[in-house]
Amino acid sequence: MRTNDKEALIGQLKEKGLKITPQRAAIIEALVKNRYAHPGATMIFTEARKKAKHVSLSTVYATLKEFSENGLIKQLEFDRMENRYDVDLSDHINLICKRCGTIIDYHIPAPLEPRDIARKSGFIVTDTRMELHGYCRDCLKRPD
Amino acid sequence: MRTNDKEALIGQLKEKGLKITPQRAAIIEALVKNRYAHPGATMIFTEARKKAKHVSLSTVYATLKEFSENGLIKQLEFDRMENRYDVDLSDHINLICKRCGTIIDYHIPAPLEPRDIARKSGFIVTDTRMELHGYCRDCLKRPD
DNA sequence: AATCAAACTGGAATGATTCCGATATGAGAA
DNA sequence: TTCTCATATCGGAATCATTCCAGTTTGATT
Repeated sequence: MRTNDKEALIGQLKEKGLKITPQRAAIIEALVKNRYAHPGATMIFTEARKKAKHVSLSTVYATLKEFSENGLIKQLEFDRMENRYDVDLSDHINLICKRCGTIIDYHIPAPLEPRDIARKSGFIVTDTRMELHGYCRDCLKRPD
Repeated sequence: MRTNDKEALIGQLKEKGLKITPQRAAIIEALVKNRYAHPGATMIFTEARKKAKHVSLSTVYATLKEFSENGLIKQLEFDRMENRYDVDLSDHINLICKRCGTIIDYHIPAPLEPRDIARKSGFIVTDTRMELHGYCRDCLKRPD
């Protein structure tokens, strides 16, 4: 599966028997519009409010959780930072800048084979989290 | 660098000009002894208490942070779960069981080349986080 | 139009982690 | 050995993203 757009996400909601509400539509728009920013709950909340006045932060959290659990989006979990969300479900690595928090998609030339892992370790992979932390081009340029 | 043992870690403390205290010695012992469990702060706290009676949870947190920042150990960050700590700094993937929380080391046949990434994206890698989430052999066997 | 499971809400609760100000101590210098 | 002081330790309070809760609203099917 590739990057989800608005229609694809709404279609998936229907398939899963989930309701389409104004709040969810606004959250989906915020997710898709800001896909390259890999937005967190706060940003999604702010963006969604612009479209639908009546969205609460509780709903944003509940919805993002629901979407993640149903495989519509991917949750990138962090300890100190806010969690971030990705509508691109294809195999790729996230390059995460330790200075500015930017997340860049890096598509892998040779992905790992879940079959090899299962054969060697008996572990069944359902989810991948590949991150490289460091410094992005812009932060390397900046003096300070 | 490979897996750190007790002496190696104490040596690194000296090199970095950090003090060797009974608390730190106990925390190091707990880290090394339970390396395959990839222990969290609570487990390290409990284990360290057995050796040194006077260790506080605050100190355990401060110490683990200090060690991580100085590259003595690696912090595996999670959102809902306690963070876990790894003394094995070699390139490897962590297989994380969603059911029992077990973390298994899986050494990679063909690691990613930081140079390729720098050339393609201008991003300098300082840290890798490679995780595959799913179900371990034991949990797959269990009925429930 | 009626129905009801699902979704929404604000506020309170959670829980791992960090911060704080005070006290104690390792380790180099005298 | 003793002195000195930057560093480490301590318990308790504060933080903050996220989840929980109990009451209300609403989408979508009949």
